[in-house]
Amino acid sequence: MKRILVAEDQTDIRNLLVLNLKSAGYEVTQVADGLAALASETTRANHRLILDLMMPGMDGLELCKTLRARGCSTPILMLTAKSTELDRVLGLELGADDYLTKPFSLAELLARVKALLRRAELLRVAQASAHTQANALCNGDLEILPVKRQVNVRGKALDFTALEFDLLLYFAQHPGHVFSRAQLLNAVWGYSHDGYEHTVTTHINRLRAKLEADPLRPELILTVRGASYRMREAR
Amino acid sequence: MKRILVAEDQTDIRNLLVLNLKSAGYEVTQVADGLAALASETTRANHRLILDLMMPGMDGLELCKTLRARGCSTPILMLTAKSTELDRVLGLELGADDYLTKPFSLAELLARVKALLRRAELLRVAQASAHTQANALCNGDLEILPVKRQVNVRGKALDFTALEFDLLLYFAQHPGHVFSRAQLLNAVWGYSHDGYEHTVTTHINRLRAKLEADPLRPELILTVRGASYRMREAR
DNA sequence: CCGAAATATCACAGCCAGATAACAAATGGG
DNA sequence: CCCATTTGTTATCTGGCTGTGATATTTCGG
Repeated sequence: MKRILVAEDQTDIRNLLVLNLKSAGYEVTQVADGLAALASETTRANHRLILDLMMPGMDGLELCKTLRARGCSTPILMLTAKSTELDRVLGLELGADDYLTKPFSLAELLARVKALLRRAELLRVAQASAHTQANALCNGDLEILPVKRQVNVRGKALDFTALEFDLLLYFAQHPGHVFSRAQLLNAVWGYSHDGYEHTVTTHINRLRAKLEADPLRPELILTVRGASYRMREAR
Repeated sequence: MKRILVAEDQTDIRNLLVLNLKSAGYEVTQVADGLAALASETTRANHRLILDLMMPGMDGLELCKTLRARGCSTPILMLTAKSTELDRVLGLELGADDYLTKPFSLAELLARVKALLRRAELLRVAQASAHTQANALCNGDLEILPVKRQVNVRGKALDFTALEFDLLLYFAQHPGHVFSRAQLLNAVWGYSHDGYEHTVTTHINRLRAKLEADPLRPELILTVRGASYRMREAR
Protein backbone atom coordinates (compact mmCIF):
# COMPACT_ATOMS: atom_id res chain seq x y z
CA MET A 1 0.00 0.00 0.00
CA LYS A 2 1.30 3.40 -0.92
CA ARG A 3 1.24 5.73 2.02
CA ILE A 4 1.10 9.48 1.54
CA LEU A 5 1.72 12.21 4.13
CA VAL A 6 -0.35 15.37 3.71
CA ALA A 7 0.92 18.48 5.50
CA GLU A 8 -1.44 21.44 5.41
CA ASP A 9 -2.80 23.75 8.06
CA GLN A 10 -6.18 24.59 6.55
CA THR A 11 -8.58 21.88 7.66
CA ASP A 12 -10.99 22.20 4.71
CA ILE A 13 -8.43 21.78 2.04
CA ARG A 14 -6.60 19.06 3.91
CA ASN A 15 -9.77 17.07 4.36
CA LEU A 16 -10.64 17.46 0.74
CA LEU A 17 -7.28 16.16 -0.36
CA VAL A 18 -7.22 13.30 2.10
CA LEU A 19 -10.68 12.23 1.03
CA ASN A 20 -9.75 12.15 -2.59
CA LEU A 21 -6.43 10.46 -2.12
CA LYS A 22 -8.09 7.77 -0.06
CA SER A 23 -10.74 7.17 -2.67
CA ALA A 24 -7.94 6.90 -5.21
CA GLY A 25 -6.60 3.98 -3.21
CA TYR A 26 -3.83 5.56 -1.17
CA GLU A 27 -3.25 5.26 2.52
CA VAL A 28 -3.01 8.75 3.98
CA THR A 29 -1.50 10.30 7.08
CA GLN A 30 -2.40 13.90 7.76
CA VAL A 31 -0.75 16.55 9.90
CA ALA A 32 -1.58 20.19 10.49
CA ASP A 33 1.88 21.72 10.77
CA GLY A 34 5.50 21.25 9.93
CA LEU A 35 6.62 19.98 13.31
CA ALA A 36 4.02 17.24 13.33
CA ALA A 37 5.06 16.29 9.83
CA LEU A 38 8.66 16.09 10.91
CA ALA A 39 7.78 13.91 13.86
CA SER A 40 5.58 11.68 11.79
CA GLU A 41 8.09 11.29 9.05
CA THR A 42 11.10 10.64 11.23
CA THR A 43 9.42 8.16 13.51
CA ARG A 44 7.52 6.10 11.01
CA ALA A 45 9.47 6.97 7.92
CA ASN A 46 7.43 4.77 5.68
CA HIS A 47 5.67 7.28 3.49
CA ARG A 48 6.12 6.96 -0.21
CA LEU A 49 5.23 10.61 -0.93
CA ILE A 50 4.85 13.86 0.96
CA LEU A 51 2.29 16.42 -0.13
CA ASP A 52 3.51 19.74 1.23
CA LEU A 53 1.13 22.65 0.95
CA MET A 54 2.52 26.13 1.40
CA MET A 55 -0.31 28.48 1.94
CA PRO A 56 0.55 31.92 3.28
CA GLY A 57 3.41 30.96 5.59
CA MET A 58 6.71 29.35 4.82
CA ASP A 59 6.43 26.33 7.08
CA GLY A 60 6.25 24.14 4.01
CA LEU A 61 9.64 25.30 2.83
CA GLU A 62 11.19 24.78 6.22
CA LEU A 63 9.70 21.34 6.39
CA CYS A 64 11.09 20.44 3.00
CA LYS A 65 14.52 21.78 3.81
CA THR A 66 14.72 20.13 7.19
CA LEU A 67 13.63 16.78 5.86
CA ARG A 68 16.28 16.88 3.18
CA ALA A 69 18.89 18.02 5.68
CA ARG A 70 18.08 14.94 7.72
CA GLY A 71 18.71 12.78 4.75
CA CYS A 72 15.09 11.96 4.05
CA SER A 73 14.73 11.13 0.38
CA THR A 74 10.99 10.63 0.20
CA PRO A 75 9.63 12.42 -2.87
CA ILE A 76 7.95 15.72 -2.05
CA LEU A 77 5.20 17.40 -4.06
CA MET A 78 4.80 21.05 -3.14
CA LEU A 79 1.84 23.34 -3.73
CA THR A 80 2.34 27.08 -3.62
CA ALA A 81 0.51 30.29 -4.34
CA LYS A 82 3.50 32.47 -5.21
CA SER A 83 5.93 32.21 -8.05
CA THR A 84 8.76 33.38 -5.82
CA GLU A 85 8.05 30.48 -3.57
CA LEU A 86 8.33 28.30 -6.60
CA ASP A 87 11.65 29.95 -7.32
CA ARG A 88 12.83 28.90 -3.95
CA VAL A 89 11.51 25.41 -4.24
CA LEU A 90 13.26 25.02 -7.56
CA GLY A 91 16.30 27.19 -7.07
CA LEU A 92 17.34 26.50 -3.54
CA GLU A 93 17.87 22.82 -4.02
CA LEU A 94 15.35 22.15 -1.36
CA GLY A 95 14.71 18.92 -3.06
CA ALA A 96 11.06 19.12 -3.87
CA ASP A 97 10.43 16.71 -6.70
CA ASP A 98 7.44 18.37 -8.27
CA TYR A 99 5.24 21.36 -7.68
CA LEU A 100 1.84 22.82 -8.49
CA THR A 101 0.60 26.38 -8.28
CA LYS A 102 -2.75 27.32 -6.86
CA PRO A 103 -5.45 27.15 -8.11
CA PHE A 104 -4.92 23.57 -9.14
CA SER A 105 -7.41 21.00 -10.30
CA LEU A 106 -7.82 17.87 -8.28
CA ALA A 107 -7.51 15.75 -11.40
CA GLU A 108 -4.16 17.27 -12.12
CA LEU A 109 -2.99 16.79 -8.57
CA LEU A 110 -3.90 13.11 -8.64
CA ALA A 111 -2.14 12.70 -11.95
CA ARG A 112 1.01 14.27 -10.52
CA VAL A 113 0.87 12.11 -7.44
CA LYS A 114 0.61 9.02 -9.57
CA ALA A 115 3.37 10.08 -11.90
CA LEU A 116 5.63 11.06 -9.04
CA LEU A 117 5.20 7.74 -7.29
CA ARG A 118 6.02 5.88 -10.47
CA ARG A 119 8.97 8.10 -11.24
CA ALA A 120 10.25 7.86 -7.67
CA GLU A 121 10.70 4.16 -8.14
CA LEU A 122 12.78 4.64 -11.22
CA LEU A 123 14.76 7.53 -9.85
CA ARG A 124 15.62 5.95 -6.55
CA VAL A 125 19.07 5.07 -7.77
CA ALA A 126 19.90 8.13 -9.80
CA GLN A 127 18.57 10.60 -7.24
CA ALA A 128 21.86 11.50 -5.63
CA SER A 129 23.21 13.30 -8.66
CA ALA A 130 20.05 15.25 -9.38
CA HIS A 131 20.64 18.29 -7.25
CA THR A 132 23.43 20.28 -8.76
CA GLN A 133 22.55 23.73 -9.92
CA ALA A 134 24.13 27.09 -10.52
CA ASN A 135 24.45 28.72 -7.13
CA ALA A 136 25.46 32.30 -7.78
CA LEU A 137 23.84 35.12 -9.71
CA CYS A 138 26.25 37.88 -10.68
CA ASN A 139 25.66 41.29 -12.16
CA GLY A 140 28.59 43.65 -12.05
CA ASP A 141 29.50 44.16 -8.42
CA LEU A 142 26.27 42.51 -7.25
CA GLU A 143 26.44 38.86 -6.29
CA ILE A 144 23.52 36.80 -5.05
CA LEU A 145 23.77 33.36 -3.50
CA PRO A 146 20.21 32.06 -3.56
CA VAL A 147 21.06 28.95 -1.57
CA LYS A 148 22.41 30.97 1.32
CA ARG A 149 20.03 33.86 0.75
CA GLN A 150 23.08 36.04 0.86
CA VAL A 151 23.92 39.17 -1.11
CA ASN A 152 27.32 40.71 -1.71
CA VAL A 153 27.59 44.22 -3.07
CA ARG A 154 30.98 45.68 -3.95
CA GLY A 155 32.55 42.84 -2.01
CA LYS A 156 30.58 43.44 1.16
CA ALA A 157 27.87 41.13 2.50
CA LEU A 158 24.60 42.93 3.16
CA ASP A 159 21.57 41.92 5.19
CA PHE A 160 18.18 41.89 3.57
CA THR A 161 14.80 40.96 4.98
CA ALA A 162 12.92 38.05 3.45
CA LEU A 163 10.78 40.29 1.28
CA GLU A 164 13.64 42.47 0.17
CA PHE A 165 15.61 39.41 -0.81
CA ASP A 166 12.71 37.94 -2.79
CA LEU A 167 12.23 41.18 -4.65
CA LEU A 168 15.91 41.58 -5.40
CA LEU A 169 16.22 37.97 -6.49
CA TYR A 170 13.29 38.35 -8.85
CA PHE A 171 14.93 41.33 -10.50
CA ALA A 172 18.27 39.58 -10.67
CA GLN A 173 16.70 36.61 -12.39
CA HIS A 174 15.39 38.87 -15.15
CA PRO A 175 18.02 41.53 -15.79
CA GLY A 176 16.89 44.32 -18.10
CA HIS A 177 13.29 43.21 -18.03
CA VAL A 178 10.87 45.99 -17.08
CA PHE A 179 8.21 45.07 -14.54
CA SER A 180 5.10 46.99 -13.57
CA ARG A 181 4.18 47.21 -9.91
CA ALA A 182 1.27 44.87 -10.57
CA GLN A 183 3.59 42.27 -12.05
CA LEU A 184 5.90 42.51 -9.07
CA LEU A 185 3.03 42.22 -6.63
CA ASN A 186 1.90 39.16 -8.47
CA ALA A 187 5.28 37.50 -8.60
CA VAL A 188 6.69 38.37 -5.21
CA TRP A 189 3.68 38.90 -2.97
CA GLY A 190 1.56 36.17 -4.53
CA TYR A 191 -1.37 36.02 -6.85
CA SER A 192 -3.99 36.27 -4.13
CA HIS A 193 -2.31 39.07 -2.27
CA ASP A 194 -4.46 42.03 -1.41
CA GLY A 195 -2.68 45.34 -1.19
CA TYR A 196 -1.70 48.56 -2.87
CA GLU A 197 0.77 48.92 -5.70
CA HIS A 198 2.27 51.70 -3.70
CA THR A 199 3.76 49.17 -1.35
CA VAL A 200 6.13 48.14 -4.11
CA THR A 201 7.49 51.67 -4.28
CA THR A 202 8.31 51.62 -0.61
CA HIS A 203 10.19 48.37 -0.86
CA ILE A 204 12.11 49.47 -3.92
CA ASN A 205 13.11 52.45 -1.86
CA ARG A 206 14.30 50.25 0.99
CA LEU A 207 16.23 48.01 -1.39
CA ARG A 208 17.98 50.99 -2.91
CA ALA A 209 18.84 52.44 0.48
CA LYS A 210 20.70 49.25 1.25
CA LEU A 211 22.38 48.32 -1.99
CA GLU A 212 22.96 51.41 -4.07
CA ALA A 213 26.18 53.32 -3.54
CA ASP A 214 24.22 56.53 -4.03
CA PRO A 215 20.49 55.94 -3.47
CA LEU A 216 19.78 59.23 -5.18
CA ARG A 217 21.39 57.93 -8.34
CA PRO A 218 20.47 54.24 -8.47
CA GLU A 219 22.55 52.07 -10.75
CA LEU A 220 21.17 48.61 -10.07
CA ILE A 221 17.43 49.01 -9.80
CA LEU A 222 16.39 51.63 -12.30
CA THR A 223 13.14 53.53 -12.59
CA VAL A 224 11.30 53.32 -15.90
CA ARG A 225 8.77 56.08 -15.63
CA GLY A 226 5.31 54.92 -16.60
CA ALA A 227 6.32 51.27 -16.46
CA SER A 228 7.88 50.98 -12.99
CA TYR A 229 11.27 49.26 -12.59
CA ARG A 230 14.02 47.14 -14.07
CA MET A 231 17.42 45.82 -13.07
CA ARG A 232 20.51 47.00 -14.88
CA GLU A 233 21.78 44.48 -17.35
CA ALA A 234 25.05 42.77 -16.61
CA ARG A 235 28.04 44.17 -18.38
CA MET B 1 -15.03 50.59 -14.88
CA LYS B 2 -14.71 46.97 -13.87
CA ARG B 3 -17.94 45.11 -14.32
CA ILE B 4 -18.69 41.96 -12.37
CA LEU B 5 -21.43 39.43 -13.02
CA VAL B 6 -22.91 37.82 -9.93
CA ALA B 7 -24.82 34.59 -10.46
CA GLU B 8 -26.74 33.35 -7.44
CA ASP B 9 -30.31 32.22 -6.92
CA GLN B 10 -30.81 33.25 -3.31
CA THR B 11 -31.92 36.86 -3.35
CA ASP B 12 -30.67 37.93 0.09
CA ILE B 13 -27.17 36.56 -0.36
CA ARG B 14 -26.95 37.97 -3.83
CA ASN B 15 -28.05 41.40 -2.62
CA LEU B 16 -25.48 41.35 0.13
CA LEU B 17 -22.69 40.60 -2.29
CA VAL B 18 -23.86 43.09 -4.87
CA LEU B 19 -24.08 45.80 -2.24
CA ASN B 20 -20.57 45.16 -1.03
CA LEU B 21 -19.06 44.91 -4.48
CA LYS B 22 -20.70 48.16 -5.47
CA SER B 23 -19.44 49.97 -2.41
CA ALA B 24 -16.00 48.65 -3.31
CA GLY B 25 -16.27 50.53 -6.59
CA TYR B 26 -17.28 47.81 -9.02
CA GLU B 27 -20.08 47.88 -11.51
CA VAL B 28 -22.28 44.85 -10.92
CA THR B 29 -24.70 42.86 -13.02
CA GLN B 30 -26.77 40.28 -11.18
CA VAL B 31 -28.69 37.27 -12.39
CA ALA B 32 -30.70 34.66 -10.54
CA ASP B 33 -29.92 31.55 -12.53
CA GLY B 34 -27.50 29.99 -14.91
CA LEU B 35 -29.48 30.58 -18.06
CA ALA B 36 -29.76 34.29 -17.39
CA ALA B 37 -26.06 34.41 -16.70
CA LEU B 38 -25.34 32.67 -19.95
CA ALA B 39 -27.55 35.10 -21.83
CA SER B 40 -26.06 38.11 -20.12
CA GLU B 41 -22.52 37.01 -20.69
CA THR B 42 -22.91 36.03 -24.31
CA THR B 43 -24.85 39.10 -25.38
CA ARG B 44 -22.99 41.80 -23.51
CA ALA B 45 -19.73 39.96 -22.97
CA ASN B 46 -18.05 42.84 -21.22
CA HIS B 47 -17.70 41.51 -17.70
CA ARG B 48 -14.28 41.42 -16.20
CA LEU B 49 -15.10 38.75 -13.64
CA ILE B 50 -17.86 36.24 -12.93
CA LEU B 51 -18.80 35.39 -9.36
CA ASP B 52 -20.45 32.02 -9.45
CA LEU B 53 -22.18 30.95 -6.26
CA MET B 54 -23.14 27.35 -5.84
CA MET B 55 -25.55 27.17 -3.00
CA PRO B 56 -27.77 24.10 -2.73
CA GLY B 57 -28.12 23.39 -6.43
CA MET B 58 -25.41 22.61 -8.91
CA ASP B 59 -26.37 25.09 -11.61
CA GLY B 60 -23.16 26.97 -10.93
CA LEU B 61 -21.10 24.05 -12.08
CA GLU B 62 -23.05 23.75 -15.30
CA LEU B 63 -22.73 27.47 -15.92
CA CYS B 64 -18.99 27.35 -15.51
CA LYS B 65 -18.60 24.38 -17.78
CA THR B 66 -20.87 25.79 -20.48
CA LEU B 67 -19.15 29.16 -20.49
CA ARG B 68 -15.77 27.56 -20.93
CA ALA B 69 -17.12 25.29 -23.62
CA ARG B 70 -18.23 28.38 -25.50
CA GLY B 71 -14.78 29.81 -25.38
CA CYS B 72 -15.50 32.45 -22.77
CA SER B 73 -12.27 33.30 -21.02
CA THR B 74 -13.59 35.69 -18.40
CA PRO B 75 -12.13 34.74 -15.02
CA ILE B 76 -14.54 32.87 -12.78
CA LEU B 77 -14.48 32.87 -9.00
CA MET B 78 -16.56 30.07 -7.51
CA LEU B 79 -17.95 29.96 -4.01
CA THR B 80 -19.12 26.72 -2.54
CA ALA B 81 -20.80 25.81 0.70
CA LYS B 82 -19.62 22.24 1.01
CA SER B 83 -16.24 20.74 0.56
CA THR B 84 -17.83 18.03 -1.57
CA GLU B 85 -18.80 20.75 -4.00
CA LEU B 86 -15.31 22.17 -3.86
CA ASP B 87 -14.28 18.66 -4.67
CA ARG B 88 -16.22 18.81 -7.89
CA VAL B 89 -15.02 22.27 -8.84
CA LEU B 90 -11.46 21.05 -8.60
CA GLY B 91 -12.02 17.56 -9.86
CA LEU B 92 -13.98 18.36 -12.97
CA GLU B 93 -11.47 20.84 -14.27
CA LEU B 94 -14.29 23.16 -15.02
CA GLY B 95 -11.94 26.01 -15.50
CA ALA B 96 -12.75 28.15 -12.51
CA ASP B 97 -9.86 30.51 -11.83
CA ASP B 98 -10.16 30.60 -8.08
CA TYR B 99 -12.46 29.27 -5.43
CA LEU B 100 -13.55 29.97 -1.88
CA THR B 101 -15.17 27.64 0.60
CA LYS B 102 -17.82 28.67 3.05
CA PRO B 103 -17.53 30.13 5.59
CA PHE B 104 -15.61 32.97 4.03
CA SER B 105 -15.28 36.53 5.21
CA LEU B 106 -16.48 39.33 3.01
CA ALA B 107 -13.05 40.92 3.30
CA GLU B 108 -11.46 37.79 1.93
CA LEU B 109 -13.91 37.64 -0.93
CA LEU B 110 -13.15 41.23 -1.88
CA ALA B 111 -9.45 40.52 -1.66
CA ARG B 112 -9.80 37.56 -4.00
CA VAL B 113 -11.89 39.56 -6.42
CA LYS B 114 -9.25 42.25 -6.49
CA ALA B 115 -6.39 39.81 -6.90
CA LEU B 116 -8.17 37.90 -9.63
CA LEU B 117 -8.94 41.06 -11.57
CA ARG B 118 -5.34 42.13 -11.35
CA ARG B 119 -4.15 38.75 -12.45
CA ALA B 120 -6.57 38.69 -15.36
CA GLU B 121 -5.34 42.11 -16.40
CA LEU B 122 -1.76 40.89 -16.41
CA LEU B 123 -2.77 37.94 -18.50
CA ARG B 124 -4.56 40.19 -20.96
CA VAL B 125 -1.52 42.40 -21.35
CA ALA B 126 0.72 39.39 -21.74
CA GLN B 127 -1.49 38.01 -24.47
CA ALA B 128 -1.67 41.37 -26.20
CA SER B 129 2.08 41.27 -26.60
CA ALA B 130 2.15 37.54 -27.17
CA HIS B 131 3.06 37.78 -30.81
CA THR B 132 5.99 39.90 -29.70
CA GLN B 133 7.21 37.08 -27.53
CA ALA B 134 10.17 36.57 -29.84
CA ASN B 135 11.20 39.60 -27.73
CA ALA B 136 12.60 41.66 -30.56
CA LEU B 137 10.78 43.62 -33.24
CA CYS B 138 12.93 44.65 -36.14
CA ASN B 139 12.22 46.95 -39.03
CA GLY B 140 15.23 48.00 -41.02
CA ASP B 141 17.50 49.89 -38.66
CA LEU B 142 14.80 50.09 -35.99
CA GLU B 143 14.85 47.48 -33.24
CA ILE B 144 12.39 47.27 -30.35
CA LEU B 145 12.71 45.06 -27.27
CA PRO B 146 9.25 45.16 -25.70
CA VAL B 147 9.99 43.46 -22.38
CA LYS B 148 12.94 45.75 -21.80
CA ARG B 149 11.13 48.74 -23.23
CA GLN B 150 14.26 49.49 -25.16
CA VAL B 151 14.62 50.95 -28.65
CA ASN B 152 17.67 50.88 -30.87
CA VAL B 153 17.82 53.05 -33.95
CA ARG B 154 20.73 52.80 -36.33
CA GLY B 155 22.58 50.90 -33.62
CA LYS B 156 22.07 53.50 -30.94
CA ALA B 157 19.83 53.06 -27.87
CA LEU B 158 17.31 55.88 -27.53
CA ASP B 159 15.19 56.96 -24.57
CA PHE B 160 11.46 57.27 -24.97
CA THR B 161 8.79 58.24 -22.51
CA ALA B 162 6.11 55.70 -21.61
CA LEU B 163 3.60 57.12 -24.06
CA GLU B 164 6.08 57.53 -26.86
CA PHE B 165 7.18 53.95 -26.43
CA ASP B 166 3.62 52.62 -26.43
CA LEU B 167 2.82 54.56 -29.56
CA LEU B 168 5.95 53.44 -31.34
CA LEU B 169 5.38 49.84 -30.29
CA TYR B 170 1.87 49.95 -31.66
CA PHE B 171 3.11 51.10 -35.03
CA ALA B 172 5.90 48.55 -35.03
CA GLN B 173 3.41 45.78 -34.34
CA HIS B 174 1.46 46.74 -37.45
CA PRO B 175 3.97 47.85 -40.07
CA GLY B 176 2.43 49.36 -43.17
CA HIS B 177 -0.98 49.63 -41.61
CA VAL B 178 -2.53 53.11 -41.79
CA PHE B 179 -4.14 54.38 -38.58
CA SER B 180 -6.38 57.38 -38.09
CA ARG B 181 -5.78 59.58 -35.08
CA ALA B 182 -8.98 58.23 -33.54
CA GLN B 183 -7.76 54.66 -33.90
CA LEU B 184 -4.45 55.53 -32.29
CA LEU B 185 -6.16 57.30 -29.41
CA ASN B 186 -8.25 54.23 -28.89
CA ALA B 187 -5.39 51.75 -29.08
CA VAL B 188 -2.70 53.61 -27.19
CA TRP B 189 -4.53 55.97 -24.85
CA GLY B 190 -7.32 53.52 -24.06
CA TYR B 191 -10.87 52.88 -25.02
CA SER B 192 -12.39 55.33 -22.55
CA HIS B 193 -9.97 58.15 -23.05
CA ASP B 194 -11.40 61.50 -23.96
CA GLY B 195 -9.17 64.06 -25.52
CA TYR B 196 -8.34 65.82 -28.73
CA GLU B 197 -7.08 64.07 -31.81
CA HIS B 198 -4.62 66.88 -32.03
CA THR B 199 -2.74 65.30 -29.16
CA VAL B 200 -1.71 62.45 -31.42
CA THR B 201 -0.13 64.88 -33.85
CA THR B 202 2.02 66.31 -31.10
CA HIS B 203 3.26 62.92 -30.02
CA ILE B 204 3.99 61.81 -33.56
CA ASN B 205 6.05 64.93 -33.78
CA ARG B 206 7.95 64.07 -30.60
CA LEU B 207 8.55 60.53 -31.80
CA ARG B 208 9.95 61.74 -35.09
CA ALA B 209 12.19 64.27 -33.40
CA LYS B 210 13.81 61.43 -31.52
CA LEU B 211 14.00 58.61 -34.00
CA GLU B 212 14.13 60.03 -37.51
CA ALA B 213 17.53 60.85 -38.95
CA ASP B 214 15.94 63.89 -40.57
CA PRO B 215 12.68 64.79 -38.83
CA LEU B 216 11.75 66.94 -41.82
CA ARG B 217 11.87 63.91 -44.09
CA PRO B 218 10.50 61.07 -41.94
CA GLU B 219 11.30 57.55 -43.09
CA LEU B 220 9.85 55.43 -40.29
CA ILE B 221 6.56 57.04 -39.36
CA LEU B 222 4.99 58.35 -42.53
CA THR B 223 2.15 60.78 -42.97
CA VAL B 224 -0.82 59.60 -45.02
CA ARG B 225 -2.69 62.77 -45.74
CA GLY B 226 -6.36 62.45 -44.83
CA ALA B 227 -5.85 59.20 -42.99
CA SER B 228 -3.11 60.10 -40.52
CA TYR B 229 -0.09 57.80 -40.15
CA ARG B 230 1.60 54.51 -40.88
CA MET B 231 4.92 52.87 -40.20
CA ARG B 232 7.24 52.01 -43.07
CA GLU B 233 7.09 48.33 -43.92
CA ALA B 234 10.12 46.23 -43.22
CA ARG B 235 12.38 45.62 -46.14
C1' DC C 1 -1.93 80.90 -58.09
C1' DC C 2 -5.24 81.08 -54.19
C1' DG C 3 -7.61 79.47 -50.28
C1' DA C 4 -8.96 75.93 -47.31
C1' DA C 5 -7.96 71.93 -44.93
C1' DA C 6 -4.65 69.02 -42.98
C1' DT C 7 -0.47 68.64 -40.66
C1' DA C 8 3.74 70.43 -38.14
C1' DT C 9 5.88 73.04 -34.54
C1' DC C 10 6.40 75.01 -30.13
C1' DA C 11 5.76 76.88 -25.49
C1' DC C 12 3.74 76.24 -21.18
C1' DA C 13 0.86 74.88 -17.27
C1' DG C 14 -1.36 71.18 -14.80
C1' DC C 15 -1.00 66.86 -13.33
C1' DC C 16 0.74 62.40 -12.32
C1' DA C 17 4.29 58.81 -11.35
C1' DG C 18 7.62 58.23 -8.36
C1' DA C 19 10.56 59.44 -3.96
C1' DT C 20 10.71 59.86 0.73
C1' DA C 21 9.67 59.87 5.51
C1' DA C 22 6.82 59.09 9.28
C1' DC C 23 3.65 56.20 11.26
C1' DA C 24 0.76 51.95 12.10
C1' DA C 25 0.17 47.13 11.97
C1' DA C 26 1.70 42.57 11.79
C1' DT C 27 5.02 39.26 12.73
C1' DG C 28 8.14 36.60 15.35
C1' DG C 29 11.55 35.35 18.75
C1' DG C 30 12.87 35.15 23.58
C1' DC D 1 3.48 38.08 26.94
C1' DC D 2 6.48 41.67 25.60
C1' DC D 3 9.76 43.80 22.73
C1' DA D 4 12.20 44.18 18.31
C1' DT D 5 11.99 43.79 13.58
C1' DT D 6 9.65 43.57 9.42
C1' DT D 7 6.01 44.97 6.51
C1' DG D 8 2.21 47.87 4.98
C1' DT D 9 -0.13 52.45 4.82
C1' DT D 10 -0.66 57.37 4.67
C1' DA D 11 0.84 61.92 3.54
C1' DT D 12 3.59 65.29 1.33
C1' DC D 13 6.77 66.75 -2.12
C1' DT D 14 9.01 67.04 -6.71
C1' DG D 15 10.35 66.81 -11.57
C1' DG D 16 9.20 66.05 -15.88
C1' DC D 17 5.70 64.01 -18.83
C1' DT D 18 1.61 65.12 -21.32
C1' DG D 19 -2.29 67.69 -23.13
C1' DT D 20 -3.61 71.93 -24.99
C1' DG D 21 -3.80 76.30 -27.51
C1' DA D 22 -1.59 79.32 -30.63
C1' DT D 23 0.66 79.71 -34.81
C1' DA D 24 3.31 78.31 -38.88
C1' DT D 25 3.79 75.30 -42.79
C1' DT D 26 2.47 72.05 -46.26
C1' DT D 27 -0.71 69.94 -49.42
C1' DC D 28 -4.13 69.86 -52.81
C1' DG D 29 -8.34 71.06 -55.37
C1' DG D 30 -10.07 74.45 -58.32
